[in-house]
Amino acid sequence: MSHATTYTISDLTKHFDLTARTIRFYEAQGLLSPERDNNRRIFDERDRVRLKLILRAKRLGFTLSEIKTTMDLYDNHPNETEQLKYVLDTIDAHRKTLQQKRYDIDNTLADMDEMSKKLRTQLKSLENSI
Amino acid sequence: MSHATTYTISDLTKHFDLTARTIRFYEAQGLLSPERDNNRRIFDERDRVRLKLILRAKRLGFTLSEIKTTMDLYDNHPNETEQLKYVLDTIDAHRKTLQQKRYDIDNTLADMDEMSKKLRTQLKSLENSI
DNA sequence: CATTACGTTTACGTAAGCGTCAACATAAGC
DNA sequence: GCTTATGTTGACGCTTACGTAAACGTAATG
Repeated sequence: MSHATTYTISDLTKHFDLTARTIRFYEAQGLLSPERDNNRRIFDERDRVRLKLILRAKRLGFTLSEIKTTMDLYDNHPNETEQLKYVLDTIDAHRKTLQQKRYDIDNTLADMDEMSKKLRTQLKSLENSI
Repeated sequence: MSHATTYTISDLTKHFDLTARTIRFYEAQGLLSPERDNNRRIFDERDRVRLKLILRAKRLGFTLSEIKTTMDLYDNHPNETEQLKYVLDTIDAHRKTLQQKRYDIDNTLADMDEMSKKLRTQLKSLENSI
């Protein structure tokens, strides 16, 4: 009954539009740990989800080693009070980083809107003066 | 009447908390172009604003060369229809990138909230079982 | 059975973004 | 006039995240 969907390396390269080199590199960095079928990598659903999270975190500007640290933290949520508090603090720090980024994005979008407006006005007056 | 505020390189390093090496590197990449007072760099308000924008864009994950391209584009807003349209398209592409990032941030924050909740629940049950 | 297709490891190369000397010039303060 | 602070231009070093090529194994396909 173990309805286990698996993926080859090329399945994943197609699905996420990246190269096999990249996936192997992520494994070498300890971010993925696929099974082997006689030397060939076999990825499962968990690997796919991790890869998705890796790519999202990368888009947000985190380095691979930061991503690894965070994932290890999330994976090994331990049962000791001190450790739990540490994880919660780490999450909170990340949250603040992300909120700063959202703030930066909003400001940049506002700048771009202003620029757009100006340019569109210019464009109109150019088109009217034909 | 030219009430021109100027800054030395160390003024800026203090204000933005970066090293002089970094500022010189940005100049070498064409991102800044301060005046000289007998070989010494003199920055004005425009330089300061540009530096602020550079740092913001960097926090958002843009490379220096992308930042340069964008700034050059914004600086030289030309008076020809085709060029104006090109700039508007570029801005629109950037806008989409930023919106994707905001989407990523929101998803990550949601994941972190979920994780936080779980951990806080665990923490409580640990503290109650003392 | 020869040819693709897909996979593997090893290893060197590269661009970005500075850090870190070195070796020197200039300016200000005592 | 000497010291201290601040500035300058090289030039080499380092890390991250892969690209790229070599040299090879295995599997499927006509």
